[in-house]
Amino acid sequence: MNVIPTKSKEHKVNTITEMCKLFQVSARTLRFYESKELLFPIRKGQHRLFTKSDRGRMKLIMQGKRFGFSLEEIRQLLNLYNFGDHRTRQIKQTYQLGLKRLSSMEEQKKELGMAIKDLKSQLELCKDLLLKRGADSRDL
Amino acid sequence: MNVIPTKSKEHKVNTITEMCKLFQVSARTLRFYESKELLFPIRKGQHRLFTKSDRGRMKLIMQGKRFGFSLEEIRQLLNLYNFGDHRTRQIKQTYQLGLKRLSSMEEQKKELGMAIKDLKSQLELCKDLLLKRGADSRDL
DNA sequence: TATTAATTTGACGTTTACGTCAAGTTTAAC
DNA sequence: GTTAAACTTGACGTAAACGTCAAATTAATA
Repeated sequence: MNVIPTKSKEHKVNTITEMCKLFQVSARTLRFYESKELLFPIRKGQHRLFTKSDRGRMKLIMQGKRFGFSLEEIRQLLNLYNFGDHRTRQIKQTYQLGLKRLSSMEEQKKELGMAIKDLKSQLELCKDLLLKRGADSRDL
Repeated sequence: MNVIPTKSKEHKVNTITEMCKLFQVSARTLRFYESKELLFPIRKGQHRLFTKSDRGRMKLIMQGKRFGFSLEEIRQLLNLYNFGDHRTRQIKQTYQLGLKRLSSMEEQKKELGMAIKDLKSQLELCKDLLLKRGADSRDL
């Protein structure tokens, strides 16, 4: 048995095609993200190897995109998850940015809640009209 | 006094610059949205006049954009708010699309909640580090 | 009525976020 | 050792969502 807990999952690296399958994106996308400094795969010769850090970053990237943030906005926040190796001043800035992002996301969630309510009531109106027009309720 | 309640707000029309101020967008944007059939301003001669319907649509457009939907996705849903003048078959389709959109928005809200939780805890870690490094807690 | 301000229609430019080849290199399999 | 599969770096293309500029028209105001 190993004295040092290896945590194979932690240290596992993925080839680019593995990453593609993992996150349902193209290789072009991953290379593009690297060129934009959102990912930092290590190199084995010429080839890329994606580490746990890259996997974590990709998760956040996908999440950010889902919520409508631009890649540049996402990039700035990613440092929040690797702050160990930065200077204090840098971390402070990232922290401040994180706070802003947090409140923006909380605001967005509130707005989303209201939009959902609106949409629901609108759908009700729509349904009523359809039923009045003789639609079969099983269709709706 | 008017026998027919005029509801001046309802029937008020806006020039393009008024709309720009109202929604903080450029005239180009409004014309672009018209060309994409998201807005249908009436014409007084050559000039555009935006009605209550356009104001309502713009509100939904801005909302949709905030949540990361494309203009085309938004356009399809906008019919949900003017369904009176469409054929039953059309309305049914829009209704179905609305249901899908609703569940997608609810899903997004859930994810947003989780992302907020993650971000919060990450910010805590970051804050701890900053304090350990001797940052003044009043800065954070 | 003259002129100024607001608006119009093109037409081309720009940014973001990738897609799509082409041509060369590396690694794995036989 | 060679061949096929995977991967690489350019370079150019594209769709969405506007921005920008020019030239013409229309409306408002003095």
